[in-house]
Parts: sequence; structure tokens; C-alpha cells
Amino acid sequence: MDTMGNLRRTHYCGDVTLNDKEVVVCGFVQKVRDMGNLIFVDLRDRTGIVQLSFKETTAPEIFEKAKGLHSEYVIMAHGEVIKRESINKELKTGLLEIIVDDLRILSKAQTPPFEVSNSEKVNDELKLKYRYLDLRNAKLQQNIIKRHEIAKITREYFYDNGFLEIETPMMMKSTPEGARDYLVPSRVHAGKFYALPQSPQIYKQLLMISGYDRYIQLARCFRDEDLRADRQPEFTQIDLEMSFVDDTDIQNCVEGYIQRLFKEVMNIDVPAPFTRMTFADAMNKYGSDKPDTRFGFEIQDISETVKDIDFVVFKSAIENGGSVRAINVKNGSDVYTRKEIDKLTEHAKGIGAKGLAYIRWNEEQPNCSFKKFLKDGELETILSAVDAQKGDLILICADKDKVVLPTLGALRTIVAKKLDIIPEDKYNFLWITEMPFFEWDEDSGKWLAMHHPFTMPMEECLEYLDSDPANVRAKAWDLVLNGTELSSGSMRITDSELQQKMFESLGMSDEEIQAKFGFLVDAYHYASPPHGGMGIGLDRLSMIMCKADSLRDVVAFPKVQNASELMSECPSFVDDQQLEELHIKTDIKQD
RNA sequence: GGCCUGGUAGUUCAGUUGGUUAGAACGCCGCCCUGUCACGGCGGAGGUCGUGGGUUCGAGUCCCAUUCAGGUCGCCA
Repeated sequence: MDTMGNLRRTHYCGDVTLNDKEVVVCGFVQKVRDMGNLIFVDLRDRTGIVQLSFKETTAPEIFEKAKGLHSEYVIMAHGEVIKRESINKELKTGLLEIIVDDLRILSKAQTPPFEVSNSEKVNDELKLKYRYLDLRNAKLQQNIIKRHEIAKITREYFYDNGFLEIETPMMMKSTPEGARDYLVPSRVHAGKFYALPQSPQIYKQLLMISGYDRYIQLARCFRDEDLRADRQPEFTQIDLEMSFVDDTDIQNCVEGYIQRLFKEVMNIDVPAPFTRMTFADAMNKYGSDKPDTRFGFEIQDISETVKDIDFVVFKSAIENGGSVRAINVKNGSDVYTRKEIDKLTEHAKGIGAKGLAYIRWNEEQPNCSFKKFLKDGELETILSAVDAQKGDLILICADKDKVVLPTLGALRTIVAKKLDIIPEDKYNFLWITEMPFFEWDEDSGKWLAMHHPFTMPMEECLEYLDSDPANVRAKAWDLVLNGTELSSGSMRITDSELQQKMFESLGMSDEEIQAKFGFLVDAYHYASPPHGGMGIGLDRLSMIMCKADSLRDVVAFPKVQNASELMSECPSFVDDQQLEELHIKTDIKQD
């Protein structure tokens, strides 16, 4: 094995040009092509690939050494840059190669468990066990680098706009509302626990009370809930809070941020202001609080049209206060065969619908699943109500609204993906406004705060606080991009009396309030600027900007579905002595 | 916690109705090759078919259980 000696890198692999004469490059051996008396090596670092060539005739000793090179060896090479005999157009450095006259093998690699350059196809489990190898993959490296750029521009934008970056504690008081907390036991206080932050919410509000006026933090947040492709138990939030502003001021500020980010990272001009849609409209039209508006298939209420049809499914839905709604899947009748529609029906049942009615207009006569209940002319009336043409597929769901809307909302996305009509290069930003303040919780039989209890209700809704909680809307909003919830924000309650009232509406006793949020409630007694803020999911934003399907592609060391990390195998058991110091006894037998 | 999908060579996969010695490509090892870049040619090694049980004369294949991974619903103020 060699050392670097006095040799030092002069260029990154991807940066070598024909203007450079003598260079020193270093990195990982991606590929060795041995021609006999001529050896080519693709050398890779985080910037790209450059070709090294070794000839027996020019440097026999170095050539002998090059024969021992294998994939993933770490090497350093000195040599002369020359124009290639045959050009590789795929490569940034494809015009040139380096005739190596000094080679240092700095570190040898075992044969890796998978080919690093081709890891996209390899099973996740294996790649995650050897994450450090997968992270050598060019695509993944580009994602991680792009994420760095996003973070850098984020800081620059908010610094430029007068925001201060302030760190808030990672160990804080547990507040069991909302997501489950990750707990940290205290050695000094037997039986007591800190919680890792689900978000720095309370601290950033206190910073406003303290007069810091504008705050930003790329905050690590933790939630002990089950994972999804777009959900990790620890994640990063671009957390911000502003004083002396109202909702639109905050939204304008974030629009400016998004515009600058997309321009600088992707050279995309995002038009502003972003479209605004109320929560109620989003639910009615798209069956979702985070609609993807890159395609149509909007939900249409056909209750009026079908109310006289003698079909018990429709009739009973309407009689029970529900509705009959449809989506017109334009040109969907070919792809959606009977078998495919059955799959959709199964999916709909999984969401809670009892079934799915359909009209498949693939032949001269539309094929209608509830034909036998229809009288002359009724089918035509329905078809014209949803503006159907030959070739279309109409999916109809009848039930209570809270079943119908999410069902059709989910199907809408599924069929659009299947028909491959979603434009990949479109970025539809959307503000969802007037979020409901309360959410009825079946389990506890109580109204819960949908956002959090410090959210300001809309002024005109205050009168419904006691009489009709379902009607109370909040000064809270989400930022949605292409069907993904990127961000959530709200104005906060700064009036102590109103805060007290909100707590009461949530059924919290004075003791409970004092125990959980006493310090925050007290803080507002000492005056506060009007303020509000947002938390923007950096991971999801990166995922979309990298066109990745999973957060794992933009997080360096991600967790898997059961929240463990396959490489280090955490979480893990700890020594009895550690437990003893922390005053913890478990009833789990260690393996 | 529910539902769906998958686990066969180091990797990606194929494997017929249950039937002889489980195949291919890439990778790996050896030899040959001076213009390759998915280099090429010749040869070779490499398998507890996730695990446990069952049915059967016989199981990669059928059944049951279990485990791991992925997706999803619940959950995520």
C-alpha cells in the first residue's frame, strides 16, 4: 500500500480540462478495462469521472502496478492530460484522458457486495446495510449534493431577509398531544424524561415574545410514528417565525423563497402568487387536503342528477345525508378493463367505500354497472352531467361525504398515474387556506386541534367556538406541491384570554393547561407581537427537486419501515449498568 | 395493528403439471488482447432455493407458521 507522500490533488476528476497539462487526481476506481498492453481506468470522485490510461511502453513499472487495480480501490494518480483518440460523448471529461506516470494505491477494497455504479437496481435491504457504499453511487451523491445546495440557498435567502438563525433545544418537555414523542431518560432525575422535539414550535413562539422578530432554523424533528416512503422518524424542517406580520406576509415571504430556490437550483421560473384554494374547495373538488392539480379528473357532485334513480345504493346515500359523486376518467375506458376496475374497487373498499359504480364507454353502447336500475334516458343524463365522451370511464361513489371524497380523491391519483398523464416537469404550488380548527376524534370522543392549540382562529368564526366547532376555521394554511404537503403554517394566538378559551373548547382543565403549557401561557401575559410562521419539510422538498420516489434517496443515513437503521443495527439493547444508572427496568429479555 | 407484493449464485433475474445434475446475464478468479468506455475472446469457481414444520415415493414449485424488506390504510396536534 502506498502513501500520498508529497503528492496532492490539483483537480477533481470532473473538473479536468484540456487546458490542464499536468494534473494529480484522486478518488475511487469505478472500472478497469484491461486491453493487454493498455489499461484504461475510470476514476471517480464526487464531481464525476475521468479516464486514466496506462501504457506498458511509456511507464512499465506504473503499468505493472495498474494491473493490480480493482473496483473501488482508492488511488491517486499523477500524469499528463491529452486529447483522446476516440471521444466519449457521455462524459463531461470525455474529450481527454490522463497518461499516468505516477500511481499511488492508497487503499484496497474487498469485492463489494454490489456494483456501486449500478446500485439503482439492487435490493434496498442490502444497499442500506452497506449504505456507505451506496452513498458512493453518482446518482445518490448528486442528490446529497443538491440537498446541500438547497440548504445553502435556504439560509442565504432567509439571512438576506433579516432572519436570525437560532438553535432551540433537542431535549425538551414532552407534550403527548399529536405524534408520539421519542423520550430521553434523565439520569439525574429518576423516572423523568426529556422528549426530542417534534418541532421547535413552542420555542420559536417564545423567541417572538422575546423580540427576535424573525427566526429561521434548519431544525431536526422527531416523531415516533410509522414510516412511509415520504416519512422518516427524524427529519429536517425549515422552521421559521415572523413578528408584526399577517398570513399573507408570511406566504409572500415563502413564495419569494421558493422562487429563488427553484431558479437557482433548477433554473425554473415559478410563477407567483401561488394559487390559493380553501380546504373546503380542495376536499370537494379533489377529495384531498393536498391535491395534485397537474391533471383534471375533478370530483363532480351528481346527487341531484341521480336522486330519482331507483338504485338503492344511491338513494340510501342521499337519504342518509351523503352524496353521489363521480370522476370522469377521460380516455380511460381502454386501459380500465373489467379486471382493472375490480382492482380499483378493491382499493376503494380499502379506503372505506362499500363499493364502486362505473360506466365504461369503450364501445358504441356504454357499459354501466348499474344498468338494470336505469330507465330510458337516465344513463344519457348522467353521461352528460359529467361531460362524458366515448372512450371515457366514469367512476361513481355513493356514501357519506367523508367516505366518498377521500375515496374518489385517492382513485383520481391512481388512475392518473396508471394512464401516465401527469406532466413530470410541472410544479404546481398551491396554498390550501382556511383549514378547520377542530378535528373530531372518534376514539376519545373529543374535539382536537387539527393544527395545534396555539393557532389563531379566523375572526369571523369566533362565534361558533361553542355552538359549532366543526365550522371554525383557522388562520392556518398548507403549502402543497404536486400532491405532496410541503409545509404548514399558521398565525398564533397572542391574546391570553382567547388562548384560554381555545383550551377550554378543547376540553382542557386549568390544571392540565398549567401542567403542559403553563410557561407558554404565562409568557403571553408579558405582551407579544402578532406573529406566525411555517415549517417547510426540507426532506420532501429535496425529494421532489431530485425527482426521487423516496426520502431514502435524499437522506444520507435513513431508517427503514420499522424505524431501525440496517447499517448500524440501531436501536439496540444497552448494558444493564446503563439502564441501572437511568433507573430503568424493562421486562424484555435480551437475545 | 390491518391489507398487498416480494425473498433462488456476490448482484439482477428465469425456473414448465411436483420428477434426473437448479439456469442466464453481470460481477469474481485465471489466461489472451495497444484504443476501450456496457471492451472483446477462452476457461473456471460460486447455491442450506429467507427460516421452521407439513403433504408426497419425490418439494425451489403445494399447504401452514414464522421472519426480513418494500408499498399502503390506521397513525403522523
